[in-house]
Amino acid sequence: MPELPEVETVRRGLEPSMRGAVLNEVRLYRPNLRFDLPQDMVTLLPTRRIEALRRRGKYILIDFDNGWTVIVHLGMSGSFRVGAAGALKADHAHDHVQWFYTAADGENFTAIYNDPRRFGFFDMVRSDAAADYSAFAAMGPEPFDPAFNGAYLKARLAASRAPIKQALLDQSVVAGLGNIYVCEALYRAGIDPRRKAGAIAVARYEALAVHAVAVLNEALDSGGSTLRDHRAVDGGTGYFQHRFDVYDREGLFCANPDCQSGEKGCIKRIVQAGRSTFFCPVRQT
DNA sequence: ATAAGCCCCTGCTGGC
DNA sequence: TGCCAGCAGGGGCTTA
Repeated sequence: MPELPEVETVRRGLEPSMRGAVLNEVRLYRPNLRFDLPQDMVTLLPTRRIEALRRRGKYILIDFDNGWTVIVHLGMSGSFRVGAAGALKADHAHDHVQWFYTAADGENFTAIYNDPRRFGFFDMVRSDAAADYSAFAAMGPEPFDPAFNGAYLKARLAASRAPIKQALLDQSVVAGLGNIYVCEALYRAGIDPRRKAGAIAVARYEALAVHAVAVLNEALDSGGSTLRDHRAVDGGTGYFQHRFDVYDREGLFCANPDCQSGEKGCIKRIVQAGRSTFFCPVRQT
């Protein structure tokens, strides 16, 4: 599923019951997802208190009071369900990991991780070494960080001959963007996704940074985008998929006033680096 | 160093 | 109706 808005929606869903909670039990229903599940979750986490839930890029970090941090990546199809410990059961297909915990107010909860494609994973690191975790060591700035701006993008991509679409999917350039929001941000900024990253002017990068932040914020306000698998922890869907300008809209008309006539819609689908790109060749140059 | 291709896995959709 | 190719919010690994 999950790009920054979807991952942050999940993090925000977990936080109210988990923050300050004491973990009672961890159950693993299979040995591995994309990678082996850390068996240490079963032995090292029960009786420990959850101090914080953080997000970095598309990763969720859960900090425990004994100096361990659980790192979760949702892959393409990962989701959590949270509910009362007595009522919510791990009985769906693809329920792989279950936590039982007592919230700060004394109520007993369970959280179940479900992932049909099993591209997600769990890992455990010492909290004080989390920044050195392989996925984070070279990760680019968060989009909401002031360090993410046009000057940064221009400098970071000055030597890149890759198309801007592909460059923005690189998590070492900027954290948290994925296929949907890159397409949407490039549309809003009016930049052709095929354009070489190193040849784009700083002013256009300024616009791109502003529009990327805006589209992410709007998606966040909508609970993310649900195409198939993305769910909030209460099972609710996101709504931003109804507000896509170009993503998954091949053959339709974009909002550009100059694009409202003709036999066929202006929005094209092409493949870049094996992934679909949706864009309007009229609006995006 | 950078970039492209392949792969992991299940489920759904569209075309025949 | 049924079958199957193609495609899906990601990213790590290998190869050029």
